[in-house]
Amino acid sequence: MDTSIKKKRPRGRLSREMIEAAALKVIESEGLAGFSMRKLATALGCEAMSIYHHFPSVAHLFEALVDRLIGSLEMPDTDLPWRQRLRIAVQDFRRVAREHPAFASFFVTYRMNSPTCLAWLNGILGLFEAGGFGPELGARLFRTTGYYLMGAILDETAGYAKGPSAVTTVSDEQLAQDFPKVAAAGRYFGTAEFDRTFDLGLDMLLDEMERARDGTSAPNTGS
Amino acid sequence: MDTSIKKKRPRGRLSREMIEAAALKVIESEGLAGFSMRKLATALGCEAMSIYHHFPSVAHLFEALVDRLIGSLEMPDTDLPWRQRLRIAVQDFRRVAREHPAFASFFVTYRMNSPTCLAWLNGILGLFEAGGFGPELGARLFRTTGYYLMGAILDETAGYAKGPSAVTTVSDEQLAQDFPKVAAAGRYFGTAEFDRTFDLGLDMLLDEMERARDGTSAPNTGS
DNA sequence: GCTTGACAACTTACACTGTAAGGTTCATTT
DNA sequence: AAATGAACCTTACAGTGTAAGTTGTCAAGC
Repeated sequence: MDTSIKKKRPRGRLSREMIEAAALKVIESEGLAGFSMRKLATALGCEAMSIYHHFPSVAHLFEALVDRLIGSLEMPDTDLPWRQRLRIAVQDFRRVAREHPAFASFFVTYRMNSPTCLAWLNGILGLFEAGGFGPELGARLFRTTGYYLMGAILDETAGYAKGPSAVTTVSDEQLAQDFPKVAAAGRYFGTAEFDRTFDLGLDMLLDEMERARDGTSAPNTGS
Repeated sequence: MDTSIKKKRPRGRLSREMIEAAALKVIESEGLAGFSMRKLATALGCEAMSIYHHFPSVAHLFEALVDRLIGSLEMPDTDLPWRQRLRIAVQDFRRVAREHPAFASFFVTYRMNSPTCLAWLNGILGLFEAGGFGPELGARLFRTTGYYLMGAILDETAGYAKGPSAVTTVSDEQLAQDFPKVAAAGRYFGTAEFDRTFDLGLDMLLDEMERARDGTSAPNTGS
C-alpha cells in the first residue's frame, strides 16, 4: 500500500490568467523551442494534462498569449499629428514584442485572426486611412511598414546580435581576415545600436510616405 | 529462420548532395514543422540513422541547406549602377527564399556564420560601401534593408495570404461588419499583389538612400 | 449530515520526435 | 585471402503533444 503522504492541492487553483502568465515566463526562461506543456505544468505545480482543461492545445494557448499582448496595446491619441501616431503605434508593437524576446519570433509570424487582433489591425489601418493615401496605397504602405517592423523585431530578438545559430563557426581572426566588411560592420549591429538603426529605417519610410502624401514626388519604380 | 528476401541496396548510394536535395523536397511537402529525419529517410529509401553518417545532426543538415541556397547567389555585375546592383541582390535573395517557401522561415531567421554565407554578406556590405555612405550609415542601411527584406519574405511565405494560423477564426461576414478596414485592405494582400507591394517599399528605401547619398536631405529623426 | 453531480485535476497510454550506442555488411586495399 | 574501415541498420531512450479514462473535491439540494 502507498504510505507516502501526497500533498493535496486545492482544486480550481488554475486559471487561464495564471497559465498564460506562467507560459510567458517558461518561454522566456526555456526558449520557444524549449517550451513544453510538461515544463509549464512543473512551473505551475500541476500535471501537464490539467492545463488542457483550460486550453485545448498548445496552439490555443499560444494564440491566447498573442491576444494578451496585442490586447495590451492601445491606439495613439487621435489629437496627435498623423506621423506621430503611426510612429507611436509602431514603437508600441515593437516594445511589446521586445519585452518577450523569446516569444517574439512566434508573435511576429502569427497570422492574427482573433477579434482582439483584428480590432488592433483595423485601428492601424485606420491610421493609414487618416494619412489620406486612399485604399490601395494605404494598404500597401501598411504592408511595407509591417514588413519592416516584423523583420526588425525578428532580428533584434533572434538575430545576429545573439551570436551565430550556425553549428560551424568562424573564428574572429578568420572573420577579420577573410570577411573584413562583416567584421567592421559588426560594430553597428550590437544591442546598443538597435534603437538608432530602427529609427533610421522607420524615418526613411515615414519621410517617403509624407512625400507621397504631399505629392512632392512619387517613388521611382522598377529601376 | 528468416526466409524473406531482403533487397540489398548498394553502399555509397547516399551523399550529402542527395540528402540535401531530398531534405528540401520533404520540407516543402511536409512543411518545416512536419519535417523529420525519419520522413527524410523514407524519402531517401534508407533508415534514419544512415543520414547521421553524412550529417551529425538536423542542425548541421539545415545549415548545409542554407549554405546551398546562399551559395547559389552571385553578386550583381559591377558595371551596373549602384542602385540597380542593390536592387538585383535583394531580389535574388527574395527569389531564392520564395522558391522554398516552407524553408523560408528558417532561412531568413538563420544567423549566418559559415564561410559561404559570410562571403555573401561581405559582398552585400561591399555594395553599401560602393554606395558611398561611409561605414556607419552603410552598416545601418544594410541592417534596415535586411529588416525589410526578411519581413517581406516571411510575410510572403508564411503570412496573411496563407490564411489564418489562429485556431479561433472570424467569419467573413463578421470581418466585413466589425473590421471593415481589414476586410477592405485584404484585397491588396493576396499573392498577386506581392511583387508590387514589395517593390513599392524597396523603392521607398532606395529613394531615401539616394537622397541621403546626394545630400538632398537627411532623414528626419525622432519626430 | 448525507447524497449527488459537475467540474478540476490526475493517470495512463500512444504515436511521434532526435539521436546515442553498438552491430552488420561490403568495397577496397594489402 | 585477410583485414580494414566506411556506410548503413537495429535497438533503445528520453522527450514531445495529447486522447481517453479515473479520481478527488467542492457546492447545492435533500
